Amino acid sequence: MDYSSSWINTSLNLNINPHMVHQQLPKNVVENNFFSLEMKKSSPKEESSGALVEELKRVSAENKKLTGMLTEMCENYNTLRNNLMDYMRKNPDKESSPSKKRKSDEISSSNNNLMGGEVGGVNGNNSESSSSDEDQSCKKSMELETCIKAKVSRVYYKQESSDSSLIVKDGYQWRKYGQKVTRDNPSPRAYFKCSFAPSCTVKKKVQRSVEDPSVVVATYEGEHNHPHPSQVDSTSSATNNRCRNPISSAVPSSAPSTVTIDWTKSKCSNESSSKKMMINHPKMEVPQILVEQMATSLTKDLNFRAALAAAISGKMLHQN
DNA sequence: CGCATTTGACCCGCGC
DNA sequence: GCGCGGGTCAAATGCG
Repeated sequence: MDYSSSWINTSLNLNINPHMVHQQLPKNVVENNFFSLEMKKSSPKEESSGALVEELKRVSAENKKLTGMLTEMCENYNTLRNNLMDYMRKNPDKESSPSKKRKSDEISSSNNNLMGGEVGGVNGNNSESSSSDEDQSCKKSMELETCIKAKVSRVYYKQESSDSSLIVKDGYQWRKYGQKVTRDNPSPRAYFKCSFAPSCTVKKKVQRSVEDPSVVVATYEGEHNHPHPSQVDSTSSATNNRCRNPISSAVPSSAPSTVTIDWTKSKCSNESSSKKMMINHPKMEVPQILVEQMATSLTKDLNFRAALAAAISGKMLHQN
């Protein structure tokens, strides 16, 4: 996921409480409002079944709306990105000598606005200090770069300690190109490159946490210059993804108010989304017990909750 | 047979 | 200048 794309959350008209089902609840307590669904299912059946179905329909509609908004955000991001590329093409940076491979890589990645710096380093500092004699256009492009650059982010995945693999299924296609044992961590660090698009230079480092071996730390460098594979081929990616639980994520300090929408969250709720599709089916005749199971599955899905909470907080931030 | 992964070698930056 | 350590390359290997 392009983390920066979540900034472009323009107008998410989430109608969290369109019906009168939960009107007794304060309007600002959206999470409680939403999660009261779980409480609902314990109410008398004759009363709650219809409300539950309505509620599920509403939740499904909201989820669809969220999905649409995410897609729109990604499209906006790609449009912005293309604009930036055009701009930078019209104001090309000075060509550097390709004598040293890694240096040229760094420079090109900086120009391409795809790569972040080294882990822990806030890139852009070097360019700022060295760009004092550059012309105005270069400065402008640099500023634009620093505005949208996705730098480095870390995602922590909870993983079975017995699972020794360093494979984190986040929806993207990665090709492993190296593995190293680092000094500060006995567990090996795996290096991955994004293989979905040839031009995508996003890299990922995966290593188990020293403190908690059941936690896998994935460090992403750069920004994908292509849409999420699930948007290109949602059916195949849905079957390919193992469900891992990202327990927290950190975004660069340069983007403190970013709402990180992790695609793994949506991927992990495949099961519940398929159920929602069933509910939305026009010829729906779902047994009561199944409805309740669906409701439970939906509301107990932490990933779904997290994604929804992220969208809501994004909306709130936008309103503020 | 083609593709992905593994793994040892090499490169390069950085600290001393 | 040298050694260390992280990162990358590319041949070998495995797998479907």
